[in-house]
Amino acid sequence: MKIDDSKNKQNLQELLDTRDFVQHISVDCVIFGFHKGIMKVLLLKYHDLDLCSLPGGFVFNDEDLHDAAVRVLYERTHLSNIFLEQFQTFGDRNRTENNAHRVLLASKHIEVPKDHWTFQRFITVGYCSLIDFSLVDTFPNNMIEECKWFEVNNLPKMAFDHEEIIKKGLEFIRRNIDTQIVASSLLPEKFTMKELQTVYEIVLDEKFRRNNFQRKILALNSLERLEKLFDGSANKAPYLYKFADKKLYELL
Amino acid sequence: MKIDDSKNKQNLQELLDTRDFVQHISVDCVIFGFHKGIMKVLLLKYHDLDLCSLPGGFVFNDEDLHDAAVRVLYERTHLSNIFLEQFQTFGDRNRTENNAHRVLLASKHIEVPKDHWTFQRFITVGYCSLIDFSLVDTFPNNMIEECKWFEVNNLPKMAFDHEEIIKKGLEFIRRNIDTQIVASSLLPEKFTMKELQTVYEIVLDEKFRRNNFQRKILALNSLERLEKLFDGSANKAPYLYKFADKKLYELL
DNA sequence: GCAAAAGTGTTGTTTTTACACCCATGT
DNA sequence: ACATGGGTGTAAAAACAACACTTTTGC
Repeated sequence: MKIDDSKNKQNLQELLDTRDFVQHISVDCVIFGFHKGIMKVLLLKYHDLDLCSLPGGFVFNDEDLHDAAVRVLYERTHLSNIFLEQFQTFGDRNRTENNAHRVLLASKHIEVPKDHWTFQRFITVGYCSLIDFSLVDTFPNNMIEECKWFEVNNLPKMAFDHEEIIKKGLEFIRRNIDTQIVASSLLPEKFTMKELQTVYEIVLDEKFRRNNFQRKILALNSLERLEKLFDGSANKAPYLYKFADKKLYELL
Repeated sequence: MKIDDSKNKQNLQELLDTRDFVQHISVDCVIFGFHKGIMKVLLLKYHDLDLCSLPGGFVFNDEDLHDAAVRVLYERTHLSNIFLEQFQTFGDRNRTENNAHRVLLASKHIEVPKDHWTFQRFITVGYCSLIDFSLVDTFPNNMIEECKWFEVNNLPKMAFDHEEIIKKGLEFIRRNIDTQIVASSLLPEKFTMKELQTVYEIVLDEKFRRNNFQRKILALNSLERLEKLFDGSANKAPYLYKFADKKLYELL
């Protein structure tokens, strides 16, 4: 989880000259968030180019793969302390055929040899996470791309095989929703049962009954009931909860 | 699933000279089988070296990652038509520190420059499978290594981080036992319920009740009941079954 | 008191588990 | 006939789903 700002390459030209990456390997982060009941995913949109991609990057020679995912996410989005989980590796030989980099560089009139390493074949390792949408509103300014939320059900045109990667990432999140939500930065420290239920409903795209949901969740035995939340509304105040053993999850 | 024998590099020296691999990437196959109620895993034991490794190898530049796993498994073990499933990618920067190749080459007096590509850092993609132990008894002859079954609970000294990879592979198999067994070449075309139960019991290391197991499995609705099996024993003949939609699973 | 939203209880159904019984087969 | 192992049935228990009722809160 170490973030080293000195390694944060903001400048594309500088990045392209860097040779101390593990060749042919990349990482891509699929970050899901919510807004008004809609599930969204964080993408980079290239300026002047009708093409989006996942926030991804390369692995330094002396860096663990997982650390690279954490760093890359930080560099592109300024998100830190995100629980990232590896879900799948994508290695079809043609997966980078729709090469956004080449198009992008041409449009920026940046001269790069045709056999430059960034145009080589890449095998990418997919990481994903769920985060609290509202905590993130400022993204790094960048001459090349902007970072924005897009609806999962209405994706823009994607570079490479990134649409497939998002699909697989969503499937992974749905399969692992219990662990994922506990370990994610999705909910505040203290939250109500209704908030938790809403998250489940949006992620799984499925409605639950209030009381049965509560029973099921409490049966997992990972929630601790706290004080009531008085928000001034004219109704019974709901209890607040927190994840009892969140520390355990965060270790992995 | 295409096996190209012309690419089958038997000779280590020849292999080392080959440069048309994707650099820094490898695949490793964790193949599980059974014998007398014990779960085993297929390993390569280097001659004259007290060190084992998973059957693994590299990816050709023009080859899909998954195809590489299939090919590599064939080259090292002569197993074909194996249902391989990707489960995890291992990329810690120190994972190849216990470098068997270097030790091996030195012991064989093969001269290789210290900065040879095989000594570089590798990120490996793990694939695993369950197979019918008894179908495999002849493995390729090789001057460098031999292919043998080892008990999962009593592993020999392993090269690199291969012990960790086996552990994660076993966890994956246990989580995905239903799909895995249906798609694997573990059982013959036709099998009895008891045979299937034995497989589950060994993989999950857990006993089940005969009748309840049958109910649970039949509820999955993926078995087709066939004729009875008369094996000459003095008891009621059990039905044979086959996987009804095995074709579907084999597609993925 | 009333509406709104949360907590809790209750009942019926489905699924899981444990036990029992019956059936087919070769000797 | 009988021992052996397989198929099937059933009752108890647990888990789940649907519905109803009660409680708390601010106006």
